[in-house]
Amino acid sequence: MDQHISQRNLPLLLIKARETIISQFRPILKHFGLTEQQWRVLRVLFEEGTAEPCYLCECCEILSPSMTGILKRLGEMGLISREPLQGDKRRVLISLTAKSEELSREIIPLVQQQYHLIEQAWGPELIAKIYADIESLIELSHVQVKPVQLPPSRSETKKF
Amino acid sequence: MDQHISQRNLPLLLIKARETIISQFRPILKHFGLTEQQWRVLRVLFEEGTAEPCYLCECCEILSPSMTGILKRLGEMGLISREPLQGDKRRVLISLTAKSEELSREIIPLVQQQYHLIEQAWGPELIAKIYADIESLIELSHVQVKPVQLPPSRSETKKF
DNA sequence: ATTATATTACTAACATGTTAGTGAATAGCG
DNA sequence: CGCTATTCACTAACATGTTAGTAATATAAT
Repeated sequence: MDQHISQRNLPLLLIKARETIISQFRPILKHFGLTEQQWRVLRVLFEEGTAEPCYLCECCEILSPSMTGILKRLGEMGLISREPLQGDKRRVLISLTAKSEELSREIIPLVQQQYHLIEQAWGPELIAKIYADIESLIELSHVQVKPVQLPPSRSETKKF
Repeated sequence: MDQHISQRNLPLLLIKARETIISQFRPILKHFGLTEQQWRVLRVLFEEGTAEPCYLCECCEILSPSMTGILKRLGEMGLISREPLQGDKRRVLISLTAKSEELSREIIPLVQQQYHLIEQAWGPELIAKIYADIESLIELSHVQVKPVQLPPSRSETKKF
């Protein structure tokens, strides 16, 4: 069942781990007609009250061009509102609407319950360990890693 | 720097962890003009020699419709070849070409070296722990989790 | 004040993710 | 043998990821 490939492939392993977890929550989001990314944005807005797009990008690990489309769609769904920020005409403030605030209040407890059900089934220890490890890893990412020496590119090689 | 949002968001945390790791390898793949997903496929083919699309999907955690496009592009780049499987006219066998086999032999050692550099910078212990924990998690995914009880959908509600 | 630089949200172009559904082929069963 | 359910690769439609680049504005340094 589990294809025991590639000696070491941490990024792939992390994708699989994520899929394992997120698949437990997908039915909830689907029930409310939201994508994962849309819910990530709404959740941050619910907690922060208001936020600028670039802040949402950092929090949600979504790149700016993707965020543009996500906010556009959320706007069309009536789930966010935007107001220009006085003092800096480049920037915008995003906030929830009454509709999406109510929606969030409905979804959040369901998500929390699903977390409990996961811990009931798989035990809270492993989940806690993974939390701790991953957070340590993300901390460490501030420490520079030396990049491997790359060979000359083929096009350059051809010149000689 | 690290926006301390959302009490618990394991899927998001796993995305960030993955981004932390993969960003160390992106320069290598970019150097050779490959995307992450293309390289995942090539790597499995290098190790297995030959594989069917559905097997590649499982190994690489890529859905079938995405795989269709990835294989199409890899084919156009001259990096894979396909031959029909006798005995079952639905299925196809994918394999590397001479070009992509040479390419893989060039990339693999660079990836290994980059892993060593990561462990030099961040210490091998945390990486090892994450490996072990994530693998345990993926094992556990065979254990069913009770899905949370969802409320009746709004459209149904409106009928009454 | 003026220039150079940086930042913000955005567009464009392409690759991939996601869900639903299709047609061809096969396997399982009566 | 014939019927049914399943499997496989694929298409379609839309959302998001990814990289490069843009226009407008703001900031810093001259």
